[in-house]
Amino acid sequence: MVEIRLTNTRTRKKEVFEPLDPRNVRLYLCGPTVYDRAHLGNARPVLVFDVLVRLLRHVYGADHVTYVRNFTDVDDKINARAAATGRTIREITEETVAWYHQDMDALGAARPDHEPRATEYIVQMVAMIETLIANGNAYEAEGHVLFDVRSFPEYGRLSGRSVDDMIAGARVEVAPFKRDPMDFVLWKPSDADQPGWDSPWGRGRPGWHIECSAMSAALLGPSFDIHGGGIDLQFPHHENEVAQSCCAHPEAGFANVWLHNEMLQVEGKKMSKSLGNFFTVRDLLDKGVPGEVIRFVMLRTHYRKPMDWTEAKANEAQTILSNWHEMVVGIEPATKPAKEVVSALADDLNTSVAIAALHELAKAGDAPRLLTSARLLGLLLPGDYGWAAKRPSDEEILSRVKRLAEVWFGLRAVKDYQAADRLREQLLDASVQLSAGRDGPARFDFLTPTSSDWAKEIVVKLDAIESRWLL
RNA sequence: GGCGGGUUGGCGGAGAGGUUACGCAGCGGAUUGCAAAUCCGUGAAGACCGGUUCGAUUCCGGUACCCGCCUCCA
Repeated sequence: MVEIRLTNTRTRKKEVFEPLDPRNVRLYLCGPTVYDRAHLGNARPVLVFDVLVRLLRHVYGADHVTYVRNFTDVDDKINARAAATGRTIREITEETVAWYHQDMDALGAARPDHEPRATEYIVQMVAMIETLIANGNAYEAEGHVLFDVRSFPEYGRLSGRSVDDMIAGARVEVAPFKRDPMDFVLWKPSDADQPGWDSPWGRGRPGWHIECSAMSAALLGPSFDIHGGGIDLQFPHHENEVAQSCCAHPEAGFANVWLHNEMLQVEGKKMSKSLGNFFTVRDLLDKGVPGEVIRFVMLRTHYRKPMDWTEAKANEAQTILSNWHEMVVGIEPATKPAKEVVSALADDLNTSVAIAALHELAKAGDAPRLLTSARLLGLLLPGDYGWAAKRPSDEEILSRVKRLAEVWFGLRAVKDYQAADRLREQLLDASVQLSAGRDGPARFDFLTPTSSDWAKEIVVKLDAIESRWLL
C-alpha cells in the first residue's frame, strides 16, 4: 500500500494519511456559487482535488472513494444578478451549472460522485440549526439565527486566530442583535422578493456556511476524511463550518484533514477586474488555449504555493504536451503508472516532481508508462489528442495545404531553392510549418492556434499564397 | 493592527545540511541545399544582513520587497 502524506491545515503538519474507512475514503470540496462563469482561480482547487481523487482511487480502488462537491445556488449575489438581468434565479443557476460542467470537463476534471445543490438540502440545514439552538450554540434574534462563537472554545483554531484578536481588527459587521460581533448568520429572513423557505423562525434563507455542514453530513456522514478549498476560505467559511458541524455532532470529528491551496495570480498580480487581468476558464478556452494546457500549467506549481498564470507558461506547456502527445499516439498504455510518479503524488501531491518524472519517462522513450503515468495527473487523456494533432479538422484547408506542400516539394526536386524557401516562409506566416522528409514527400504541421479565428486567418492567407503559386 | 504564503540559474520550478533536480530557452556538435524535426553534449542559481555548523540555497533571527485572508472572492 502506497503511503500518502498530506499537509493538514488543521495540525499545520505533513501527516501520513489514514482513512477512517479504507473501503470508503470520503472527500468534500467547496464548489462554486453559481451566478457567473468560473474564473481561472476557481479551477485550481478543482484540479488539485481531481489529482487527489485519481491518486486515492489508484491506491484504495476506484470504487472505494466518494467525492462530493457542492453547488451553492442560494446566495445574495445570485439574487442581485437576477434583479439586474430580469431573469429568474432558476434560469441563472441552471445556466451557470451547465457552464461549470462544460468548463471543468474541458480541463479534464472528472465529475464528483455527488454534486449536491444547497437548495435541495434546506430541510437538513433547518434541522441542523434546530440542533444547534437546542445544544446552546445558536440563538434567534430578530428573525435571524446566529451562531454563538463564544459557545465553542475551539473557534478560531483552524485558521489560527482568536476571537479577541479578530474583534480587535474591528472589521466585523456590527449588528445590534449579535451577542458577540463575531457571531455569524445561520438563517436570515427573506422579504417577498427574495427566495425563502418556511422555517421555525419564519420565512427565510440559510447563511453561507451552513449548507456545507449540512450537505457533507448528509452525504459523507458527520466524520469524513478530507475537506478542501482555496486558502481564502479558511476563514471565515471553513472555520464556521467546523463550528457548526462539531457543535451539531459533538461525538464526531468532522473533517480529519483540511487541504488548502494557495491563491492564483496573473502575470504576477492578483487577478482582478480593475487590473484588467481577470478572465474565466471559458475566455482561455475560446482563445484557443486547450484545457489540458491550463491543467498542465496549474499542476506544474505545487498546490500550496501561489501560482502565477502567464502566457509564457501556457506556451511552454503547449510545446511539452505536443511532444508527449506525438510520442504516445497509437500506444497502448502500460498496466501501471511509474512508481516515481505515484510516490511524488503521494508526497503531499507534489505534481511538480511528478511532472519531472514524466519528463524522465519521455526521455527514456517509455511511451506506454508515460501515457499511464500522465493519466494519473489527468493529462494525455483519451480526448486530449485533438488540439495537439496540430491539424484543423477542416478537410478543405488540409487538402489545400497538401497541394501547396507538393508544389514546395516539386521546387526542391528541381533544386529551385530560392522559390522553395519563399513559399515555405509564406506558409509559415499562415501557421503552416513545412518539413522535408528524408526522400519522401513534404510533410506539414500547423502551428499552435493563437486565436479563435485561427482557421479563418489561415484561409485568408492561403488564398493569397495560392494566387501566387498555383496556376 | 492580527494571521498566513512567497523571494532559487535567461524564464519556469522542485527536493535535500555536504553529492546532476527537472523543463523551456540558449550555446556547441551530428544530420540537413537551407530550414524544421530529431539525437548527443553543455554553461548558468539560491533577495539582503547576521547567527548555529567542519560545512547552509537548505536550520534560526532580523531587514527589504511581493501576495493573500481578517469585507459571505477558490
